[in-house]
Amino acid sequence: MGRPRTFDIDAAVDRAMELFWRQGFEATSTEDLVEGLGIARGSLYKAFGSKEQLYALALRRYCQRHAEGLVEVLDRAEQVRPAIRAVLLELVEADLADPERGCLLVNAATERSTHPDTVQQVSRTMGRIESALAGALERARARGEIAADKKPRELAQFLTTFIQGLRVMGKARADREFLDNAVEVALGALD
Amino acid sequence: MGRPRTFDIDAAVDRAMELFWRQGFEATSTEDLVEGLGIARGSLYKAFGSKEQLYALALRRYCQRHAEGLVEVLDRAEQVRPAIRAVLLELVEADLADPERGCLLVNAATERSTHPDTVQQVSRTMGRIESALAGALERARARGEIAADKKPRELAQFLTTFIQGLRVMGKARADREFLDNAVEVALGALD
DNA sequence: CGAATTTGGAACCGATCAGTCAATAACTGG
DNA sequence: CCAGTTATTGACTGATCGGTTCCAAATTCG
Repeated sequence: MGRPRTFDIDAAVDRAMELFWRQGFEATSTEDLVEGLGIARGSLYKAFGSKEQLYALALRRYCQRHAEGLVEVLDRAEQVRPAIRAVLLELVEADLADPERGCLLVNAATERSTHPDTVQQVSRTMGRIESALAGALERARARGEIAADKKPRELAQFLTTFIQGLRVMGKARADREFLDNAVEVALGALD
Repeated sequence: MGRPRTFDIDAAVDRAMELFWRQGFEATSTEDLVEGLGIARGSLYKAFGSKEQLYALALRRYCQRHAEGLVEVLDRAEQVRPAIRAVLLELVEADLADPERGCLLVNAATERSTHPDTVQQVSRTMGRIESALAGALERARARGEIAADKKPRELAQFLTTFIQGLRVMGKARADREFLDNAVEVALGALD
């Protein structure tokens, strides 16, 4: 009962994600959100409660989408090493194509390191990335794709860390050669 | 001639650096600066012009201090590999001791990726870090400390990237074990 | 001395901030 | 058709934003 919602709430969260991603939390005003989401100020607050809560929704969506994406790619791959290389090079491409945007997860970790909710969401997602990589590397080791004396979990922790570094260097406008070189050396650590 | 300045301008920049470091540019208000620097609003604007300009000064100081520090440590070291390990583990300690602060360079890169001046400063500093590492690794190779077929510049680009990742994971509240593992795997990439 | 210059402090500026609210519109069940 | 419920809208709020201006006091140099 009651008047039905006239805008797509999922699409609105997606647009909010895009805005926060590109501009950060502080630099995105509620006016930006009103304009970007295409809904009135009052509706925004009725639907999402506050800027903080909308940010939390947008961040959660980003984390789910990207962690899921990684798991999928790694699970689908018949060979793990090339799959990981492909993932890293894809990140390089994303950074080169749109260096201002970077990674919302990294942006959240740095801009909002004093906000427990954001930190927890970021931390949990890093854990998921680590697990996805560790799982894939475990399978790779079982199949002899990487050396038996390597510890998948440690390699995964290294890769998780390296990935965040890639995103930062992308924002610092490192060029393709720099990023590609870094990726190749990093992959060498798996041997 | 005229009344001499009664506050230490270098100390003021240091305090501004600390504030921007901990809170970021947007989240640090001019009121925070007035209070933190211990000088009046008018004096602040007379001495520094604007919040942006003060931020630029603070960032430049951070970059000089830390890039210099790295060059010094690497130059002083008789063995390069242990020196690099020491540098990385020191960063881990810093992250664990004060995870909210992180690295001003990383914070600047992510928060202010749309501001050309900041991006340029960050980019230049990344270049200095890369050069310092590449120089040290070149010497290490000449002395047989690392394999002759390794390319110092590529290793340096990898390490520069990895370092930024470490700082992000520190902000994401990764624990000592995680960070130490990542460092050890990264060092393995030098072999 | 007198001109020059910087100080702290407070008053003040227009702009923008995040968030609220009352009136209105659109829908459902009776 | 009507009562009840919910969504939409845009004007509105008080607070805060970065920055300016004015002042009397303090200090230096010529």
